[in-house]
Amino acid sequence: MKLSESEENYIKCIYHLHVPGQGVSATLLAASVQTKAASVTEMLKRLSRKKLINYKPYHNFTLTELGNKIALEVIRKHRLWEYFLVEKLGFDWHEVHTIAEELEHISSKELIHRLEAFLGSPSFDPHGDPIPDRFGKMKTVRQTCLSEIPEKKLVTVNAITDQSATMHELLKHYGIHIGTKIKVNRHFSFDGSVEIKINKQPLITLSRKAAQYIFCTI
Amino acid sequence: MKLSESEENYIKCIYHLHVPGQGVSATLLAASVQTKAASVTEMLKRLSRKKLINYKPYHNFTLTELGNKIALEVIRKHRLWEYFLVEKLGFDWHEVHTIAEELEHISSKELIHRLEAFLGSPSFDPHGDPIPDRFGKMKTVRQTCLSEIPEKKLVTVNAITDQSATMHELLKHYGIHIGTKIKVNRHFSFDGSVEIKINKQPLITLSRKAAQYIFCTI
DNA sequence: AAAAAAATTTAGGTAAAGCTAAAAAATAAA
DNA sequence: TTTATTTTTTAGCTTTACCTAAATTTTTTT
Repeated sequence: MKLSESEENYIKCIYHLHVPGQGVSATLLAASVQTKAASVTEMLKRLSRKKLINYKPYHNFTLTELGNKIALEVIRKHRLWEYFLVEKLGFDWHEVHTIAEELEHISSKELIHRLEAFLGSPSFDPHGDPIPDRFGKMKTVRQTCLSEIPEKKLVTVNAITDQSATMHELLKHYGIHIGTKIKVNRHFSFDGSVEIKINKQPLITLSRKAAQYIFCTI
Repeated sequence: MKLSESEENYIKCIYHLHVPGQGVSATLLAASVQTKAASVTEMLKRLSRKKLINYKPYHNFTLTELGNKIALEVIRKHRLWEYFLVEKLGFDWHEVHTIAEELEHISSKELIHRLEAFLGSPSFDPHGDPIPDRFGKMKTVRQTCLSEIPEKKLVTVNAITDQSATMHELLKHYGIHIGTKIKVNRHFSFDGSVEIKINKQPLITLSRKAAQYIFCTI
């Protein structure tokens, strides 16, 4: 089935907004695709007609099996392109999202298949999000946010869930990126800050706010 | 100025169809963008309003300076992506055109700038067509088609102007591609066929039809 | 449980990009 | 130079994807 760019975007957003057991509300989706609720309603009817969502007027909705599959295909393309932009073209990871939003709609299956091979079939994108394989399967990594890692543990940064330029600035300053090995020295319960050590560098302290967005594997 | 994919396609086609002194006719353009003459008229009015073409109803039209600049930007993107698809992803050159038709509309300037650098700023795409640089400048190579190369001359294949799968099959069979060095041994005026030699391989004969599409530099 | 608030849908409208059929202008032929 | 043919434009319609404003339904509050 050939979908429009718009349809693909709605599907993708529904996937991201979905809360198990509750589905997705129209208002949330409207904000997410940057449009008005009335426009969402129209699109919902279309997506429903195409059997991509389960929809009953005035109620929350969910993706069908087919809708889910398509969402994963778009997300797969998005993340592979992000990986390409960072690893091959040298973009910073906070710059690539917007460009990947365009590239994710290029339709050729063969292209994405070859791109994946060219990149060495990565399992995670530069933000640490898992890249679905061609069957829609993703690696699930049990990752914990830095403020919840026990003291004295050595961990590896695996994902950073805030993509703002300001967060990027902070991480760059401390030399923290995907793959960085961090030893958690101490937690201060007063303000939730964490004292950490990277390699042989002097100890540094991260605020609770920053630590919350840094996910690691043990 | 942000143009739609459709507008960019029209501009690109006008560029390709343009004949110096005569401009472009609506019927030709309609065939080229795969639409009807009536739809072309509407688009011409829009492009004229945006100062991208010089248009007077019922007459042929031409690109303005600005229109020309935009055409070259689209062509630049198209050819750089084709180069990427062939050189990095390993596509055959006759498969890449359709995919590049989609990729050429990705808008990020930074992306295309980095892509160019990543590819090593190539001057010609896999079909041998010149790639405009970021100022719209293209290398002009005096190239001659194989059936017009004098006997005993050693030349280098520089462009192949037929992109069909059948032509591709033929060239693959003989091991002819961009960059191949060919020595023209003899022309047969009876049927226009050419006897050639590639490296130390045995002599082979190409039909006039094939030779016509193979362009070389001396 | 009725009233108020919030969420969702309907109704009616716009712009882009296409279509067919008919009218008008330009070009070619007699 | 008329007439015929071809080319181009206009008129009127369709679909996608948005919009605002008003009506409806659901949810929350009193």
